[in-house]
Amino acid sequence: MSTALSEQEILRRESLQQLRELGINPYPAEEYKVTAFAQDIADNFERFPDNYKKVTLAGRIMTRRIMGSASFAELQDSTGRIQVYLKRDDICPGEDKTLYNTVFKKLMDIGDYVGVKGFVFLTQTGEISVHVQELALLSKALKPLPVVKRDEEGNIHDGFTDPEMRYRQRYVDLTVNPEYKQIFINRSKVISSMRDYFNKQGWFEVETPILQPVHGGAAARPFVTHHNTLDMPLYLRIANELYLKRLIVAGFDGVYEFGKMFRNEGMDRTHNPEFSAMEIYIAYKDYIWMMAMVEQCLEIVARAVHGIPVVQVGANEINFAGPYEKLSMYDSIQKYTGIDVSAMDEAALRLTCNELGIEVDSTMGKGKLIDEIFSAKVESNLIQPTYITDYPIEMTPLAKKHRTKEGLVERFELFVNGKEIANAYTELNDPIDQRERFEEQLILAGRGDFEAMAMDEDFLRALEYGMPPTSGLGIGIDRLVMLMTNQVTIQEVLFFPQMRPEKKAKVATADDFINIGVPSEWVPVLNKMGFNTVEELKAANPNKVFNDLGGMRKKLKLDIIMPMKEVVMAWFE
RNA sequence: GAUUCCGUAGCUCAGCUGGUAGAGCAUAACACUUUUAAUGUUGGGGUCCUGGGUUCGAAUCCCAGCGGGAUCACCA
Repeated sequence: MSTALSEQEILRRESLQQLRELGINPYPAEEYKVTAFAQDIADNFERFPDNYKKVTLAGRIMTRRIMGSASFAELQDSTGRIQVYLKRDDICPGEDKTLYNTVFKKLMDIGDYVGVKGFVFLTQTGEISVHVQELALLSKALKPLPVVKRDEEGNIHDGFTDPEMRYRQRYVDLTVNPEYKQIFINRSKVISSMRDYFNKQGWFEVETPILQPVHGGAAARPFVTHHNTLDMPLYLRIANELYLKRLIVAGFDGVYEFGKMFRNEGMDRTHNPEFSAMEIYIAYKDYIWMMAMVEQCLEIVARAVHGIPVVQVGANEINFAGPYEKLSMYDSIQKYTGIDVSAMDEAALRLTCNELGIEVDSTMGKGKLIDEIFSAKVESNLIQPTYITDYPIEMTPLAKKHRTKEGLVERFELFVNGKEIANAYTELNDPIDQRERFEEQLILAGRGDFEAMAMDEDFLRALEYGMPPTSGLGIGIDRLVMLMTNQVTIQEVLFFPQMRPEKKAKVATADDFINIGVPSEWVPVLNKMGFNTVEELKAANPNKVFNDLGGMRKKLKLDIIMPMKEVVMAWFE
């Protein structure tokens, strides 16, 4: 990609200069008092035309159709697009037609922010439009926007679709593809409806550390950083579970946190290195109570986004109204493979995995092996919301042992559309049991499982002071939003998904070239020749550069003085 | 990390078995007072991702790298 300015960018900078010469500030400071919005006019003008006899709108020019002394343009504001009609003699009532002929027709471009005052009317073809009486430039755009065209059937032509460009330049994406804004509006509704629901129950929103000395609460590889003053490593949290439980110890009955978690693992269409989770802990409850709470909560969320609890996700219609199907982990494996793994030891599980064609390695313990079978054979079948309950103790070091079933813990995960979206326990509050579980994790870590949990002495100390019986829940917000907005990639529900850094070509400023003696009018020519830095220029053959300068001068028909050969040679000293 | 596809104008994309780089939109000029993917005429605009190789000759074939997509693995 060329680093020098494109022809269109140069033209827009020239327009900027001409605007200033005409006494028009392309970036005015004053407030612009907007009184109307595109969507509102579209919805209400025909019923209440009298309300729109004097309107002020602001937004970007998205298309222009100029026909001599009259023009149509489309103005896009935060709510949508509306056509505006400009007539030369209306916006320029006097002799001076500069505002229309020069400013609007020549110096304004697609992408510029403008303000218009006028009245709403219906054109001969029946389109609601604003007849402009006053036009103001609010902000000049120096880069041309991609022009996405939509025809009468709503077909998109010349779409701005390259995912890389859309994610890297989300500001362009949402400008020219405003329909994607709805995903983020719905994301906000998911979060705000959950928060409202929790607050109404009297639960307390809290914030806990993101920089943690011990990364606990989940099985994942962390990002490590370093604190200079304390001269110690710190980890970006992979979970906030252990801190929220400390707050239950502290005496809060219900605490919840929406926040970013960070996991130093793979990136794909369902994983971003930082992702949002909601965790909530309620004292004196158990995981059975939590299932009912989740059903209520998710129905509220689905209704907040869609008005009904039924959500179309791909080919499936998913109903978030409870109660949801409940299936124990072992029963679910039995149901979808016909194999009863409940009594198997590690060796038998390993054999079963081999028979099912599931790859395993020596670091995997019993819990992990069962999880492998579940992931491979069960998960994708769970389309309607389904609770999988009662996990083997080995894979869940923070959950309480099952009240009746030996070797299991009180845990459920909620699966929807074949994906896990929530995880909940009756929390382990027996400090001695908790210490033993951490010790088992250390053994797994010793076997090479770098996702095994670390010992957290302070958390154990808190439990030793006493934590009431508690149930806790975590929900992956990004995945929930994907479900609620029918998106298959996490990137579509994140404004700024993680990307590899863009390779920036170094470009020297014009001053750098002028400092070594290049006349300013020749700097763009050097850039055009591919010399973006002084170093690049100095590495070239001086004689060839001198000759090429002459060639470029001729080719570009430049009316500038050719520098003397000695001057050019001096650049290279 | 593996496999695979892709990278050409500001944007969307053509470009055959290797032979001087194309279209639409955008942009510039002119015309046009109700258009709407406005229209008509005439222009300008390119490091064909980067670096090597093969060849008389590479956007095209080969190798390597960079970036992206998809699938898989790890994971939420």
